[in-house]
Amino acid sequence: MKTTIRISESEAKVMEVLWEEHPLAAEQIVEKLAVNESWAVSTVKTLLNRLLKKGAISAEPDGRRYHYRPLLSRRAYVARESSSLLDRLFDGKVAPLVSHFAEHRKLGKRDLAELRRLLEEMDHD
Amino acid sequence: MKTTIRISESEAKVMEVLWEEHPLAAEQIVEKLAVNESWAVSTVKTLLNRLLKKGAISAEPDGRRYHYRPLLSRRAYVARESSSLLDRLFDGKVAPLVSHFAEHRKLGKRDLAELRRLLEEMDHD
DNA sequence: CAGCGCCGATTACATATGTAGACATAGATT
DNA sequence: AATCTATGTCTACATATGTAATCGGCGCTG
Repeated sequence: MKTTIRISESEAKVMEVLWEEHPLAAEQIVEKLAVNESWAVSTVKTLLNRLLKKGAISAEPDGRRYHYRPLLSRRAYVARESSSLLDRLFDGKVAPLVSHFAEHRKLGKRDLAELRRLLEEMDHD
Repeated sequence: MKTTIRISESEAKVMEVLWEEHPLAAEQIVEKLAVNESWAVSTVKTLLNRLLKKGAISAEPDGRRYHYRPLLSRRAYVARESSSLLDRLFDGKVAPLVSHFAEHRKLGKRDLAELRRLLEEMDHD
């Protein structure tokens, strides 16, 4: 069945740090997170433990501390989240989603160019 | 400031029903939801009350019951959720998101055609 | 009029989440 | 060795969420 690991928003922020670089000791993680969040050290520790319990990361002992590294890949996570959104809000269809962005937060020229390139690329099938 | 109403997953399912048709009495909502969920009547009532408290829907009395209708539009909700995902996972850029779906074979011929149409349409600026 | 049933309102309760302090213990310091 | 200190562990606690039972009152029914 679906052992879909559930990552909360705060936990995801910790994951982002680990995805960017790993392995990392708790201290490094706290430091990196400090740039955006104002979390107490213990808060980060708690999140790390919860992620451990969920099997989203691993911790290898290194003396008195641990080296954490992601077990759940960003790719997998992004895929899950994206598909979920697509299914829940756009009936699983990509075009409506893009259309939506087109109407709202205007697609930039860069986006348009990139999309064209993507489409062309895909023509080679 | 941002009084960003937070809608939980279960609550969102109730909202979907109301977005599809409204106003509706609790009974109708329960019935419609029954197609997909196996929720007790009281569960739906609870969700309705929470949505009310959050200001996501309104309830107008009609005799002994209420007629519920959405206050938060689907458009707004979808916009919020989509932007959130885009920002959190794709650095706010649409192309990478589409690219992602492309890689995961989420793009059907229909999507491709539709995307082409969209791009062309946008060329007229 | 006494009861029954239909509704919304109230209460319940486990788990999840955000956030963090207190505690214990192995090294470092004097 | 007695402390100080850094680190992980345990405990805490409010709010959110999933899910639902129960209570209380109004109108129907016999």
